[in-house]
Amino acid sequence: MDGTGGLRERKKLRTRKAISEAAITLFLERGYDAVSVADVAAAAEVSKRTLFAYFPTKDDLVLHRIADHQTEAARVVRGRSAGEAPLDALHRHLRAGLASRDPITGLCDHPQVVAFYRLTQSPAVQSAVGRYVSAGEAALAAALWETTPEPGPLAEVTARLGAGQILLVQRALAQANQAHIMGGMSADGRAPDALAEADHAFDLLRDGLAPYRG
Amino acid sequence: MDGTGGLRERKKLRTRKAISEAAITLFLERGYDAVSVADVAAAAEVSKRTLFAYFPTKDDLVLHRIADHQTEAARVVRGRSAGEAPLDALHRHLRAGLASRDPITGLCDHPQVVAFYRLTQSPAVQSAVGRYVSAGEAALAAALWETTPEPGPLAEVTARLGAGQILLVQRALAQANQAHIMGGMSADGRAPDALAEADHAFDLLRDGLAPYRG
DNA sequence: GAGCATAAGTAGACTGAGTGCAAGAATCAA
DNA sequence: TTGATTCTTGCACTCAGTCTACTTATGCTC
Repeated sequence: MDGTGGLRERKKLRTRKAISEAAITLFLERGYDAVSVADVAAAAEVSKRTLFAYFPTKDDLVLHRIADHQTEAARVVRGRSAGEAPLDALHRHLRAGLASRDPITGLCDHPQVVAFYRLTQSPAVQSAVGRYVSAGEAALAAALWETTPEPGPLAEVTARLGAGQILLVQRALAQANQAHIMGGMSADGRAPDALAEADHAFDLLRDGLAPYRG
Repeated sequence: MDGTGGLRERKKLRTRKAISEAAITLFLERGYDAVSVADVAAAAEVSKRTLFAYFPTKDDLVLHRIADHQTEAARVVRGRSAGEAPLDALHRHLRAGLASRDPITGLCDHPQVVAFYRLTQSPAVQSAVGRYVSAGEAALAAALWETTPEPGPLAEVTARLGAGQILLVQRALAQANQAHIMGGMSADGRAPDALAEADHAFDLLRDGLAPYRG
């Protein structure tokens, strides 16, 4: 059974998809703040109450689309080839994402993706990103923790700090790319700088904030 | 004139203080979520509309109390003695804060402060912290930018990444201290670990994430 | 100190997110 | 078919935050 089980399951899937698509369509059309959840519910032909049974908050109507990426870094660390350092695996993964213009890297200029970038700039959505971030941090911290060679008393702190720093860097790089793309630059035009910044950022993670070290 | 100008000014100050104190009192008494802004307004003997003229959101009733710390890191960097590296100045400042049990470090066990720590754990407040954080990041990034010796094309990215990492670390350390204090540990009991973790964290900032570097 | 511009405060209705409840409709297992 | 379970709905409710129009207090000027 791959989940294509009963009719009930299929209906739920369909309802969820209908709500999600109605939401994105309306948000892209009119802007996040100009659309109420009642509008979304109406467009999806569902009651407001049902909408909230599928998505806990209005923000989630947008954010569930990138929810998969929450644990991506943790998966990369766990799935790295033997002998590869966590930072190298993440660096390689990011370079691959940039090369393939993965939307999550901020380096994708497909109109629909750019419109979605614009959506996520809304303050209301941004503040909800925090929740997703901290869940992702915990996951990556756990993955890093497993890799620790010598579990001294500071290993746990190291894992949590490292996870935070790594995800912070990834977010900052993506943010910068998004800003340039939204400013009208093409992905190909932005790519060289994006790559240079990514490499530089991982140098900083590996070797520390040399410029401020004195 | 140091601001003690007209009657109007003084009244505004008094009103602001009355609202703030009513809010904190009620929040500590019953918990953030169990108190409505209408309750706060009533306790401060002010209309709800007036309350929102002084504090833009409910979160701000809590967060304005730590708003001064927003630009603290930037000030430390700018005010450091000549020849001192930014990271060293921040490290020294943090150690001083820990030694003096500055509440912002999370290493303060005065009952009122602990109660305030507990307040800020509320998800609603936490998500609002994000706004404060990004303002602080921008300020620190600007301060770091000024110190950059050689302004290459990557200097700006470096400043923003560095600012993010530094503040992330400070938040994470404070969070850990708060958690232990709220768990019943005394500040003195926690202090040695807090100091060790702070030193370790700055080592990571200076020299990179050695354990994950391979 | 009278008069007027301006700023502060108020009441109350309104929008929009999110919840609680109780009843109705569909699905599933037997 | 029946009965239990689960999904959905409508409606009323709370609470944050805004809008409007009105009243009151302050400060400035003559």
